[in-house]
Amino acid sequence: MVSAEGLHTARSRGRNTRQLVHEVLRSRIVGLELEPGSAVSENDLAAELGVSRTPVRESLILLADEGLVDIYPQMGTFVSRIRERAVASAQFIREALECAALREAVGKAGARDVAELRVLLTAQEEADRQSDMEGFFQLDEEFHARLMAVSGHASAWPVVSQAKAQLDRARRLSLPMTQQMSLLIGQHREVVDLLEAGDLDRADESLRSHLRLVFSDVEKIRTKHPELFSDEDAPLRPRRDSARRTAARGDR
Amino acid sequence: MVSAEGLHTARSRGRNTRQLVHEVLRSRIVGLELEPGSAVSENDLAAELGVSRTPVRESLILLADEGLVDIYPQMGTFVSRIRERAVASAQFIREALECAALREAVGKAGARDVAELRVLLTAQEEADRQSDMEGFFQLDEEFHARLMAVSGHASAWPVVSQAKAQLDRARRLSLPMTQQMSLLIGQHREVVDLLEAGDLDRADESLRSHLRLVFSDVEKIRTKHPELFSDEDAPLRPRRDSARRTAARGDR
DNA sequence: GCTGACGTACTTGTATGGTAGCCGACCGAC
DNA sequence: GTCGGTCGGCTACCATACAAGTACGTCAGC
Repeated sequence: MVSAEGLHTARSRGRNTRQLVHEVLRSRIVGLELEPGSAVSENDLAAELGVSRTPVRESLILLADEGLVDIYPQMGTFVSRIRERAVASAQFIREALECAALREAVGKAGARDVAELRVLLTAQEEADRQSDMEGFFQLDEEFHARLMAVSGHASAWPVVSQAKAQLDRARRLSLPMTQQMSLLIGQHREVVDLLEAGDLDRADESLRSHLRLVFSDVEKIRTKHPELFSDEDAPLRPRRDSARRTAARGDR
Repeated sequence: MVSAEGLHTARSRGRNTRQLVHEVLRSRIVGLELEPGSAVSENDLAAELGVSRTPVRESLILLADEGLVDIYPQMGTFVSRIRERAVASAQFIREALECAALREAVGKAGARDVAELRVLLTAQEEADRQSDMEGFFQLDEEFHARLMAVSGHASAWPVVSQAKAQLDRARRLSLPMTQQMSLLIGQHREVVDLLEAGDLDRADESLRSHLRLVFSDVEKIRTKHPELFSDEDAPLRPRRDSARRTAARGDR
């Protein structure tokens, strides 16, 4: 969590306000701190973060491009609900790119690459032991990114990362079943083992089923949290929350 | 080509100024009307298009996210030069996604799908006969998009399209060898034939080699137009064109 | 001729003002 | 009670003003 005053103090080297705001908002949305369907007003955010509307607005435009918010002109901007279509699309993109990269990585991977991946695995096990979900999420992200880097296609990772964002919001709800973590780590280890062994087809199949497991979790979540999902492709009338001002606002 | 006054007159239904400007600029960049390396000033564009800096600026931010322009704070914004790394990455993404989609399309494709694809093929042949390069480019885009749609992953097309933009700028220079067009169309036809026949592996291989041919063209172009390329990953000091005000300098 | 300081004209970044348009509550007519 | 018009308040959109910073031409000093 980033406080308002912390925006410009920590790690702002070379990054302008727009990029900082973008990172903060993206983190809040993917971390479900901002729930799907909730309104994100330019004015409110600007006031909260202590900046003007301009960088906030520009950040929201980028987030809209990523499909994380929906902008309705003259109505408002809302954190996008999770859409069946978008999740399926994200899964397809992720699977295609990560598996294609893995197939190229087999044979290219050196001892150093494998060693670095194994370091991440032990770190994940440590996070599991401590039930550190947030840490595991970060290590999971790093593992998959590193895996792609081995193939030499690190620059394609942002595309995967963007697709993954759609999936991660739902995963964030599914992982509390902590037993899952060790299962996922085991699958990670299997992929690394097969990569090291040079078994192309089985490595591919292993990673694919790993990713599909994650995908199937999302579907389970839908029945438990239907309010976070949207059936429509273009959800109209996001319903403005008219009771907001009377209840929440105490200042001014 | 879109004139300044035409911005808001034609087909502006439901699209705001930012989106219109974005489309215009993207078209100009991919169409090489704006050459790689050339400066795109927010002020100049705003004046030319008859709008304020705000929508222009927001468009440029989106284009920077797509990798089509590089923004150097307090220095200027420049149409990005074609980068080896970016082209390779784009090729990888395109190949992985289109081939994965095709593999899923085999078996799903109905007679109607095949028929629609064949309509596009005949249209491409007509464009070839008339040496209508611009028309062929558009039909090529539509063909590949339709091909992905058959698999049910039409919503993943924008990702491919974005990657393709990096390749298309170079292709635009390579295609003048008109003989290539009929070759490409032949490869398109082969893909459709194999898709209809349900031959998964050969269809995949056919599409892959088609995409690789396009990719190899880009490399040839590099030797002919080195000024459009950049060796660096992060090209510093794009050199402001100080003679801009006096006159257009004579080209080589 | 060469070097280095300096001013000017440009750039993008940020802040703020004004506008059109939509929603939802309110209120009168029936 | 139900329907329809109206009006206030909110929204994102666009325009504009100001600030911070860079590049380059100029020119003094050597």
